[in-house]
Amino acid sequence: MRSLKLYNTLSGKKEEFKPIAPGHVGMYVCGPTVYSDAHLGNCRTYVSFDVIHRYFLHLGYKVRYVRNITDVGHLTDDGEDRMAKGTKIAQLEPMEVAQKYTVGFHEMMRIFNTLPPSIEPRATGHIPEQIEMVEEILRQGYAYERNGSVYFNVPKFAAEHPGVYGSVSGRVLDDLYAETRALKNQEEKDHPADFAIWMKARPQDLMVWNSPWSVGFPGWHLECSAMSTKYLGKTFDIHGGGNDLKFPHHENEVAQNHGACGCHPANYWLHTNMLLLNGKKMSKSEGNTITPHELFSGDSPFVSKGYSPMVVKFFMLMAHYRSTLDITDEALLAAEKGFRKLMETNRLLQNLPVDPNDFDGSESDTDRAILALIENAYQGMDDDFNTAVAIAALNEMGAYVHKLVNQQIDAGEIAPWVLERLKGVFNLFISDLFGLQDETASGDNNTVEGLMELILDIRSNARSQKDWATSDKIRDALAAVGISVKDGKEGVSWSKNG
RNA sequence: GGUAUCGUGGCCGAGUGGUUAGGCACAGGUCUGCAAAACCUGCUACAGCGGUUCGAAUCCGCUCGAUACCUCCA
Repeated sequence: MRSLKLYNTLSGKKEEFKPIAPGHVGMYVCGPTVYSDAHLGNCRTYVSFDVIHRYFLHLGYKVRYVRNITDVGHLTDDGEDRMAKGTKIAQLEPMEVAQKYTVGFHEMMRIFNTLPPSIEPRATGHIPEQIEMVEEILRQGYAYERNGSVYFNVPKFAAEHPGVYGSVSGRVLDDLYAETRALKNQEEKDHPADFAIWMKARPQDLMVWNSPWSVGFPGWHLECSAMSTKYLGKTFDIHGGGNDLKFPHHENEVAQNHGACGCHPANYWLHTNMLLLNGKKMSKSEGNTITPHELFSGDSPFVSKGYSPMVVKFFMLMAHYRSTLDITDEALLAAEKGFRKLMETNRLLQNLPVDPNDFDGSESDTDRAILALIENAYQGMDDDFNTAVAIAALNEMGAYVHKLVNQQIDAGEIAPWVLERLKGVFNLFISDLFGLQDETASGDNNTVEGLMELILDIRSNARSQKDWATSDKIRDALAAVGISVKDGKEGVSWSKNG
């Protein structure tokens, strides 16, 4: 098994990955809150962890990938028309909202061609586990009850576990203590840094459960602690999520796990960076936002045209997951061209015949160069899942593919096994690791292939008679429907432009 | 205000104490009936100022700038 390095937020360094159980990976990623449409930032995070998931699978690990659905605690009754409608059926059920956006989220994950997680637990399906955890934290003495709500006692916990609180976010406790911002619902808490692990419901709260303390709902951070423990154990390998969850979510999660079982929940914490739009974080209130669908359709002032999901995904993979990534029209345009070219290269490569008789039997510079590039691609992935480096290596391999196709390199110069390996590696990275799909491939291949063969045959006859008028007419007409014809040395080829 | 991360060429974006990232764009060339595609060559870098070092874009300090977080946002 290859040695893999990943950047651990806890240490602030790249560390070699050592699984708790040999051959197994337990990974928990904070999933979306399903009270509105998935936005692009979510997509980037889950695309990043999908590649991580896929790379572990490729390395031969058995992976249990848990990604939750947060479907509790966000919907309140605004007291207006919903109440006025009176009947139960006319009111919007919280679960109805959660269901709608859960379906939408799954659809988006499908569009981006990500593999489903092994387990996708819902917060509402794990209320008993969360209540048990609150009880355990109370029993350990790290929480207190106030008027039906239960709060985690941060100062006490921090004093008894030096170096734990703040280990994820890098936050200094003194700064938290000095926090002066006016916050709502502070009066019940002993300390501003304390946070709720059980909230007593207010009249307008719609999703509520019975508990030993009150009718209420669990604190936001608790679900992840409870569900990761349930499905991955008290300590597991990897915990992931967006950068913006470091504090307070992950910090408090760690505190809860410690508070309940005295141990750190995960050995490695991975955080993906933010997606920016024209240099700024996307924000609905400031109008600086674009939805995935707007991006796909081009129906947005921020883009000149639509970009397909695979182009968007490729664009994401061109950057490292820990870097901020700025969406601009120009950058997307560049990604689109690069993506199309890589897909075309792969198509040419997979159609290249491997003929052992061509081989001159000696290892050539070409062989060595290709093998080195393959190693570069792997090393990129081994180095904290650096997809940008891997894509760069693929692009360089692509130059050799074209040279072979153009016969600028003699077929005898490349060993059959190297060519086979190149084919395999291209497919592996593009399909299996990155989950990129060639969108120009028609689902109705037989018909289209047959028609194209006929048309190009007629054109080729015309060309052999130097009937350029007919030849160009065919080429122009095909171009008009988005098919480009390329006259190469090895005959004619064609491709569809997205 | 506090904390963290970052500042790479026309654009996007890797990386790193001494060796080509890559993509897009641009210019020239090869190929082609003409194109397109492809291939070759070229092109503009490491925010600023100091310091460490034989050597720094890479380490350290300061300045400036950007982004994010600071109680339910991936």
